[in-house]
Amino acid sequence: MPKDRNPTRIQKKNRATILEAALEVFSTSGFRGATVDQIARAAGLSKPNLLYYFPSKEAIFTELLSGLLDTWLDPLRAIDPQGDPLEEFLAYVQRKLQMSRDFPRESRLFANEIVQGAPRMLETLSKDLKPLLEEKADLIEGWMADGKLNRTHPKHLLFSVWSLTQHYADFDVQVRTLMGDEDPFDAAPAHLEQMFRRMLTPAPKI
Amino acid sequence: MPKDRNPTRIQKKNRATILEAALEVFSTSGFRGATVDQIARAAGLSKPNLLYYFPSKEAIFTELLSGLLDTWLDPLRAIDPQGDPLEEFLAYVQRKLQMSRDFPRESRLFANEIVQGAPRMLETLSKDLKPLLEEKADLIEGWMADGKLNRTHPKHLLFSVWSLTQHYADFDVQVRTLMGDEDPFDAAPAHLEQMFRRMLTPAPKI
DNA sequence: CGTGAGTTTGACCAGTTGGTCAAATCATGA
DNA sequence: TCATGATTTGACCAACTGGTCAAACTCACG
Repeated sequence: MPKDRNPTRIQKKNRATILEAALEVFSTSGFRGATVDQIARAAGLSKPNLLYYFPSKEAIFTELLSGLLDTWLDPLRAIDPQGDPLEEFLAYVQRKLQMSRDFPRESRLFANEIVQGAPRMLETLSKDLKPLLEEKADLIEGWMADGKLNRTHPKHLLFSVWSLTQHYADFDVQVRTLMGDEDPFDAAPAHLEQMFRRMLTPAPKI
Repeated sequence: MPKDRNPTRIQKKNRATILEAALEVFSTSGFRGATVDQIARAAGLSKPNLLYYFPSKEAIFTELLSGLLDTWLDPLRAIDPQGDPLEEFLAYVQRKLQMSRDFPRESRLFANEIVQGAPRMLETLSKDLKPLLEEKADLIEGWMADGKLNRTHPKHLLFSVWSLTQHYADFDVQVRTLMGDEDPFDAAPAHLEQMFRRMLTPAPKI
């Protein structure tokens, strides 16, 4: 068992390789569906060798989750309270959509976990995600109070962004099956832009 | 192995019990995560007894899927080409949202399957869902051409309905964790109504 | 009743899975 | 170079899993 301090070159490389392989396997099979052997094979290591770098399957999984959550929430954190409300929000939507396009495995990893009741993430949800959501919901609430955005339920609004964007990653097979040749990500940005612009433009009711 | 024809009273009862138990277990654990023993226990039967009614775990799963798909698609089928376009569509959104509230396990069953690449559903997707989607997309397209609905990408529009509504079932734990005491389904109907009404009202661009 | 079909079960099996361990091999810096 | 710690592996294990089977039990009906 390698120590956490002073990781060797080999340790750094192999731990990274393992996490990459684990992302691939866990995101398509879920925690229970994935086997240590699959991950080891995907990483090009033997099973005992893999378990030399991580104490257990569970440990790989939780390290993956916590390691990726920060990146995953970056787009939301990046909403600037000083910017123009509507444009800030629309830019957030596009960033989030990009995440679905560029990191679909990460999205499916979380989706798998949460659909199954988030047994290994519940704490993270209330400790990390909840405060962030509330901060941004308050910000949006303020913008609405100032008449800069159309009045809506801020939390439901943010859920809407998540569901609409992550759908393209989580339900990728379905979306692609139904769209045939057309790449879903061709029209998705404009579609979501239109949707949220109409929803949020503070205007005489249409 | 009971014959399909002339099922006895006991057969009818037990097959139904098993499917109910299987829905419970599969929807929270996915196919691979669920064990036959879990399902048997949830159904109050012994494992060999359960396997007397269904030849295999796989058989239970596929029977569940195909049995539920029809119900699942009912709200979409019910869109009436003769009705008022906007109101028809908004009613569809609400029906779909009700499904998420009333049948969250069914939603998660499909979600689990599709997130993991739909290995047992791909054929169903292209054979059953695709034609239905195209029929309804064409209908919506027509309504837009007639100026009854604001112009958008019909397929992406339908994906939006699915993702927004199913999110409340599939990500139930997350949504409830983040909303605390407030029941998500209190504000969701109005939120989605507002969202799609703004999106689809054919009006001078706002 | 009694009898034959329908139902239930304990015991069992082979394959898989997460994880261990001692021994072998490799890398590195004194 | 060589000693020492880091890395790798084949063999192994106990628990679990999907599924089988013969024997026992129960039910409906003549």
